[in-house]
Parts: sequence; structure tokens; C-alpha cells
Amino acid sequence: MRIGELSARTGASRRSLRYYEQQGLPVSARSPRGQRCYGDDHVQRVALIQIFLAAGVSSRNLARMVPCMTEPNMDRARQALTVMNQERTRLSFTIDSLAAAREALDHLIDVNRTFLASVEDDVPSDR
Amino acid sequence: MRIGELSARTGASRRSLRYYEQQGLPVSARSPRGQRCYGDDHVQRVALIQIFLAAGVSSRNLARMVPCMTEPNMDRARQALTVMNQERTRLSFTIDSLAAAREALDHLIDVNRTFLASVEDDVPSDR
DNA sequence: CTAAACGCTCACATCAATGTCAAGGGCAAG
DNA sequence: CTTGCCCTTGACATTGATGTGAGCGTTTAG
Repeated sequence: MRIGELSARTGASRRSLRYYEQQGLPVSARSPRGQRCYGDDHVQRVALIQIFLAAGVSSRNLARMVPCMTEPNMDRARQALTVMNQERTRLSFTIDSLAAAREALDHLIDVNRTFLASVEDDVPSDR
Repeated sequence: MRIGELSARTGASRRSLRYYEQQGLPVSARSPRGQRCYGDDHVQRVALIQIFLAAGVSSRNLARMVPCMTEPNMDRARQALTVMNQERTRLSFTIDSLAAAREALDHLIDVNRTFLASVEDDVPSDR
């Protein structure tokens, strides 16, 4: 399939797909007269890329991980493993931070709700 | 205290503190001849801002939440509550996404590790 | 064959938070 | 008063993923 279809199937814009490729993500298989040509397997690979990009993995690091997903290779595998572990640590840290933020938010929401309730009850309580 | 000290206490750069204020975050209390002047309570408020900014809350939305933390007010409280709930939803969604990404990553790590182990065992198994 | 629809590259724009630099004002100690 | 440090505003730079548009080739349907 060509880029338009892959874009439709993955939800990634054509622009993004070209960008991924430009960043070294092996999402391409250039063909006939310069047009990008993809197979069904690329759909899943792009999905994975989207997941990790959304998770804050830089395309730079992703480029060191993705090749490994497709074509195992001793040298790269070791490097990839290192990056993956780093990213895992970063991810865990981020998740914890977000959870903490959510707790703080819950507290604020609670305070706010209580405040609003007290104000609204003021009139009734005046009866 | 002035901006330098607040910066030192919170870890936020002077630039950031001015930026927060510019974005409508009530992190200021302009004084004598134009210099920003803060109280101890500002330290905690900035800390909260940092937490939420790091959690991906836009300064725009933060501006609708923060005033409420400091000075309860019916009108703003309702608006803030709406924003807070939206942000909470977004946060939860993000956390789930990151957790999913981490699982995907764990899988990749496992595959990679297995691959490496198999390759390394190849020589010993050849004996 | 022609037009529509799609693809290619290049380049500039965007957003958000922050860095950085410039030109100047405020204030304390010598 | 001067030196030094902190402050002010304003403007331009950066980073990363993506949008957008121009100018030009390709493929496909009529």
C-alpha cells in the first residue's frame, strides 16, 4: 500500500509517516518511482511507534529500539536493551509523577467541591 | 522575598516564574518600585504549579485552577471544578496510556533478552 | 489523452516552556 | 558616588512533532 492508505489505517498523518522515516524509524520500503510502499506489517509497526511517541519516547531513542523489533541483531540488540531499560525507568518515573499529580488534583477537587457545597447550603441553612 | 530567592527555593528559574505570572498564574504580588515580592506561601503554590505543569496541564488551564486554590470564589470555583475534572480525566487517560506503553516495552525487553540469551547460549550449546 | 487524486521534496509555521541576551533601573556597602 | 548584585521588560532562540503550502512528478479512472 502507499502512504495514504497507511495513514488512513493508522491515523498517523502522511506528514508524520514521512517524518518518522526521516528520523530513522524504518517505516518505509521505497519502491518503483520513488513512492513509499508498505506492507500490512507496517500498520502494526506504526501503531507501536505511535504508542511510544505518545509515551514521550523520543524518536531518537525509538530509532534505536524499533530496528530491533523487526530484525534481531546482536550488536543493536544490546544497545536497544540499554535504551529500553532507560526508557522503562523514565516511564515508571513519569507514571508515578502523574499519579502524584492526580492525587493532588483529587485533593483540590475535594476542597473545591466542599467549598461549593458549603456555599450552596448556606441559603438553605438560613431558613 | 524577591524573585531570586523564590527561584532558589522552588527550583523554578526566574524566567519561568515571570512566565507563570505572564500566563495569568497568580504567582506575584508586585511591590515598591516594580519588583516582584513574594511570601512564604508562594513557595508552596509554585510547587503545585510545577507539579501540574510537569503533568501536562497547560498553563492556560492551570490559570483557571490556581486562583481557586488561593481565594475561593463561587463563580470561578465552578469553572475551576469543570477544568479540574477534565484534567483529571485527561490525566487518568495519560496514565493508562503510559502503563500500556510500559507493558509493550516490557514485552519488547523480554523478547530482546530472550533473543540475546539464545544467541549467547548458541556457542555453549555447540560444545 | 486528460483530469483528478495521490505522492515527492523542501521549507517555513506552530505550540509551550524555557534559555539567553540586551539595555536599563533599584538598592546596599564601601 | 560608585561598584556590584539583583531586578525589570522585551525580543529572539530552542526543541519535537506536526501542519501547511508550493512546485512538480505519478498513477488511475473516464
